[in-house]
Amino acid sequence: MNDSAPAKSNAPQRRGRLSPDKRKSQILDAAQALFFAKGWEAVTIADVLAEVGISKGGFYHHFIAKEDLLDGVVNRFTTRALDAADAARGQTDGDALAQFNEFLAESNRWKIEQAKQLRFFLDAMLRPGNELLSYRISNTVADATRPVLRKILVDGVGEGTFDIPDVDLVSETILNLSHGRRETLEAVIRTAEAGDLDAATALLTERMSAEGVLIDRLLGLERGSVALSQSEEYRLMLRAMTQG
Amino acid sequence: MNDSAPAKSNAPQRRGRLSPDKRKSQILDAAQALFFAKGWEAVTIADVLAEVGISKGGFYHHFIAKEDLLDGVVNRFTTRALDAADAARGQTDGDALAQFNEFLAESNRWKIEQAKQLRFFLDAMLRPGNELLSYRISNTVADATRPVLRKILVDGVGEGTFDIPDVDLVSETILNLSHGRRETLEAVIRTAEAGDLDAATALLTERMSAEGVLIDRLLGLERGSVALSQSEEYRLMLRAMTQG
DNA sequence: AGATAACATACCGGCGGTCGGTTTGTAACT
DNA sequence: AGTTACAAACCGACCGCCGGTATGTTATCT
Repeated sequence: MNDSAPAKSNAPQRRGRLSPDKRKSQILDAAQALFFAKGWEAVTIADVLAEVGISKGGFYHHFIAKEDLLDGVVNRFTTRALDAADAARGQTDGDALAQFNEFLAESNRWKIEQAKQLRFFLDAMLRPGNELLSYRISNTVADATRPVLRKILVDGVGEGTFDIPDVDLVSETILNLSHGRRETLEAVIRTAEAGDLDAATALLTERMSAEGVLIDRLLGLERGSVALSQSEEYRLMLRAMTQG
Repeated sequence: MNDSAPAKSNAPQRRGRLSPDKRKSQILDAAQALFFAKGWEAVTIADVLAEVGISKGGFYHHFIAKEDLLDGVVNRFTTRALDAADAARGQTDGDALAQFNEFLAESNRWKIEQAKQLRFFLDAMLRPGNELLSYRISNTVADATRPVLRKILVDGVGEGTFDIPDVDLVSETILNLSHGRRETLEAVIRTAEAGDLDAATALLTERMSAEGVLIDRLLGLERGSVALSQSEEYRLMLRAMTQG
């Protein structure tokens, strides 16, 4: 009956069925790659569908909107940073300064491990039209890091190690340093990719040393207390970033 | 010939013709109001057209894309801040600290004048879905202010008034303080609107005092050198904001 | 008068999102 | 084991609308 309708005809193309977790992360993988390559606004759902080899219905079964993709990508990436921060939180031996320096070292270690991925991220964040992605990532990372940093500062004030006028304002300020760091990193990466690893290392070390001195003041410490001018670490990080 | 086509028929509705400047600012007025009310992404070109009472062709005669509206609104608003900053730059009498304090005072004076408009801006910037607008405004204002601030700091170092490890990093850090200030302002405005002007003033003064102390350290000054805890000024500003 | 700026209107391609239906895994029941 | 029942995974056609364009029309200026 009612075969006047354009024949239901061919069966839908089967492309395999996966568990929700697998599919979701598969979709996020594709979305992440596309966002980094083309920018958030320029990527369409159709692009993602084509990349994954899935249909629109399938996609919207797992995500309720395009925005979900952004959240998904951002959260998945920053969750690892959160874990690293939590790991650092565990080590409570030493005074607050030691803890703080350990915190910074852990942060750097994480960056070295993630160097290649981080490089893509930086590229993506500096790409015009990707301001929203950049904004979200910064905020998410800062939100994840803030409590850890804050606790260290509070401990330090309690010990008498630090002399801080306003703990919240100072943590915020330290976190905000990452904003400007991006510009430096851009130049550093370009230099490193041009082959001049020494110059790149010097540039990055200079920036981080300046941050260190600034933080020294914020925490009421003597100049040089905060260990943020680890040339060798940066060299390793840059080598890892530019290789591959 | 070729009158098989559906008769050109009725003449276009004339709705008045304006000079480009008038129309542009008229369109920007409408766009600004809509952006603040609904958020950048939620506002369509059609919304703006309806508000102004103009056609699509008219709109695209003055703006090449929707993005242009964002830039237009942001630039028009921040230009005034730039002008105020330039005015402050003109007064070169007194040492760098005096100049710096004058710079801050000028900034506050501008805020008082623009208080009502600023209030809408803050509302808009805190509105979810308006991250892009917020991001752009912050950047534009910072870009406009940076050179002025930087010059004062350089002068201060030259005079020996300031002791600054890295002028660029310190200016950046001072500029970055505005990010966190938004959250405070949100709370302050709510308190003020609840009728408790005293509490609101106290809250704002506390934040600004903390910023002042922090800047003292950044500039290598004695605590209290930077005049950022002007309760009376803040009270005036808040009164202006909540009135009307 | 004619050139040009300031519009208007119809239209387009494509996007995010929806919907009704179909397939497939799974587990309970016989 | 075989059958059945149900929900989850998935498909693809479709929709409304949005940003943007093409082309025609009127006002203004020289």
